[in-house]
Amino acid sequence: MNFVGVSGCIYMQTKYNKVKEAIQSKILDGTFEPHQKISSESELMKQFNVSRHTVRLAIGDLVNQGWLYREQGAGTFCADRSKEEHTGLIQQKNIAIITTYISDYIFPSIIRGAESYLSEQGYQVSLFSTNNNHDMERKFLEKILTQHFDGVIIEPTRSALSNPNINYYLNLERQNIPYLMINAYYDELEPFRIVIDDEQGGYVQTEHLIEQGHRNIIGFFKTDDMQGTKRMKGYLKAHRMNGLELSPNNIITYNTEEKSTKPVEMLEKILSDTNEERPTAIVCYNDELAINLLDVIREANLKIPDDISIVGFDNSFMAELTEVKLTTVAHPQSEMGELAAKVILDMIEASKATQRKENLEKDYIHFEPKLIKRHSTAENK
Amino acid sequence: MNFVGVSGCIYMQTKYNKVKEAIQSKILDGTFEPHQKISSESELMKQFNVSRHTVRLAIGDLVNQGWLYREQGAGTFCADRSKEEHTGLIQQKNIAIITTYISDYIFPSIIRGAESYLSEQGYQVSLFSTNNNHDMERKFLEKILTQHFDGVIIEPTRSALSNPNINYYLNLERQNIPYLMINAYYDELEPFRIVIDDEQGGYVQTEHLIEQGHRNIIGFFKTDDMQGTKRMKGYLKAHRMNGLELSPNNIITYNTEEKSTKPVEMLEKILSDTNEERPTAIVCYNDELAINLLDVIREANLKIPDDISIVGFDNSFMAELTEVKLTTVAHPQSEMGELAAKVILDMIEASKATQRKENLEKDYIHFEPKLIKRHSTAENK
DNA sequence: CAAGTATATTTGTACGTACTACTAGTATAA
DNA sequence: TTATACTAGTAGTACGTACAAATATACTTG
Repeated sequence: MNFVGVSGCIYMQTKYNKVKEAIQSKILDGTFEPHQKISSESELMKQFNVSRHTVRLAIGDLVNQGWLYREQGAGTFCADRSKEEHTGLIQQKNIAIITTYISDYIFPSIIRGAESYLSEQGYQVSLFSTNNNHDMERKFLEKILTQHFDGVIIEPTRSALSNPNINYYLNLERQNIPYLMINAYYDELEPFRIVIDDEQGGYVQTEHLIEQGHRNIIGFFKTDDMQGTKRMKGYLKAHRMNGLELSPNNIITYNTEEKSTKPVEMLEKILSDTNEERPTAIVCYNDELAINLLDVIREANLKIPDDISIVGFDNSFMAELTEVKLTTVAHPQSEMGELAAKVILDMIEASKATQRKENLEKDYIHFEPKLIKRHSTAENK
Repeated sequence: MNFVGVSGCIYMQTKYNKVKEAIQSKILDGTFEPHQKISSESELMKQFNVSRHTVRLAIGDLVNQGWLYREQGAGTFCADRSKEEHTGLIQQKNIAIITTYISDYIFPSIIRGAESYLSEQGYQVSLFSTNNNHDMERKFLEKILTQHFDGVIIEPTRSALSNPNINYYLNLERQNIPYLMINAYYDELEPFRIVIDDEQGGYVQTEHLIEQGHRNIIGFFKTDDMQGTKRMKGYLKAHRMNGLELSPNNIITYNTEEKSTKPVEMLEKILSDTNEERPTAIVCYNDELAINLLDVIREANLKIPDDISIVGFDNSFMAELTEVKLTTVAHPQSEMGELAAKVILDMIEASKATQRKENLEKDYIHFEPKLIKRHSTAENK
């Protein structure tokens, strides 16, 4: 029941398993390169504070699985797996899709776009969701590195924060496994990416409200991913370009953990505060948040859009479900998924042909954000 | 003294090597047959007059080379090498999930439930969506039969119609690949299944309205899948049990292709028809349809639930997005997905152990439908 | 400088002990 | 008859020791 390749086992409660996983991680993230000598048994004993027997158990397993080889008197060395085909069950045509979530919001649409195209092309699609958790992301990257995948489509986890798994991505490149990122990307990797111009998106949202005469506009932005920080940038830019002053109180940021509590509470506070002038418009990080805030506004007995205007982002199905259809910014969704699928297949072809994928003239595709006007925004009276 | 035999080593001066060769000889000459228990470690200690450590070294090697397998608490057994094509290979653990749709409605939740559990267990999840198309279903079944999958979770395509792919399912059984069906099933296969008691569900929907004094209740049912036909059955039963007459005009059936047009048109016609008495309540096949019909009712300037009550099915996220929160019937969604994942792993274990999966005492799991009262239904005045 | 030697380091084999986790069969109780 | 509890037996993990065999390096010597 234990292992699948690397770390597939959940409970690594045994000491030798911990040692084993630690060593294997170092192999996978590139700390140990092929033919490099790893720590000696006695060093490992000290490092992990275990007996030599335990260390030997761990190393023995890894040797048997082909990760290491030992030379008596010399040491233990990292094996060179790149040439061996022993993992290859000639299982061809596998694509992995890693997203933060699979069941929520616009992700199902993106995934469907990719899935339908890829399975048309005879590829098999494996899905992994990180729940916006870096540990999960690492686990899946390990899986992809150990098993055979032709390419990977990744939506980065917490893209605004520094990523602890950078080494795994570099290892993907070393193993010549093409990957591309959607929605956001880790800046330091400069990967091929398919994204929306989020800064422009935030600009468009805000500009639309300013055009309609709004001057007191609150912005809610999720700031642990790149989308949120860029959209906020656009929001600021729109104010600046129009020569509008902006109160710091009008920007509310939150992160994944707070998403269902903080924005709602903050808006309740703002709307109930009779001292301050009530804002006339709201820019939302996305439609999901906008829908949450709709309820708050309703409960404050304010009318949309007469009393207050609100703009979403992503044009998710939610935007049309509510009674007041939501003004929002278009997200290509399934179109983006399909494009990602096409591009990753191109990259696979290219990497087969030249062993290097440096023949893509640009390393990104930008979607231009477009405002979709519905009924949640109106002239400020 | 020395055998070239298998291990190729000429000088087997080490003790553990002697033990190893001795055991291996007994396997090769047939003394130990596949799945037969070999001597326990303590017996071997006595036989060869060596320590347990040495015995374990010998056995460990043989296990790694695929000659033996160990079961904690039971003993060490001779492996059956005849079936494994690749002796030393760690086979990946793959599960396929085939659903009609992946991005719509409640399917993402179901899939998430299964995906999160399976990847926790170190399985890799491959997704296939048929778009309710039998040809696609066949294509994916072919893929699963030709490549290596340990188990399959299937939501049947058009489960109310006779299925042209029955042979593929029978082939799964022949190849000893466990599968289970969710939401619905093909009756003729009598597969293991995890479903809602849809008939009871339709009954609960209708009964709730009858209790509130409604007598003129229209039912909309999608009749190309099993869920729809069963829910309709429950709707009829509720009328019969309450001694209510039922006009044939009050039942409206549709199929997948018509789902976004026919029900809407029919309801528009019914509501605009001034000759007939206007119905006071609607039973919907699912929430998706209910939401569609909400718009029709709004456009006819009727109030929910004052003028007309409406009941959905599935308790999807949609039910709480609209301004009038929808009364509906619970669907376990992610819970069902997780349960399906657990059961399929059990089935895989069982099929490995006994080569036949006939040890499941029942061949189905029923979820009891529960009504979730929100604000789209009210007393008939 | 080159060859040989001594030494330290590293992995390999082998022994021992102790306890844990699990299985299967048996005895017991309901 | 059917559960339940117990027990003996089995493999799993983990600590320890000792010495052997191979290797790498520093040192000595001709």
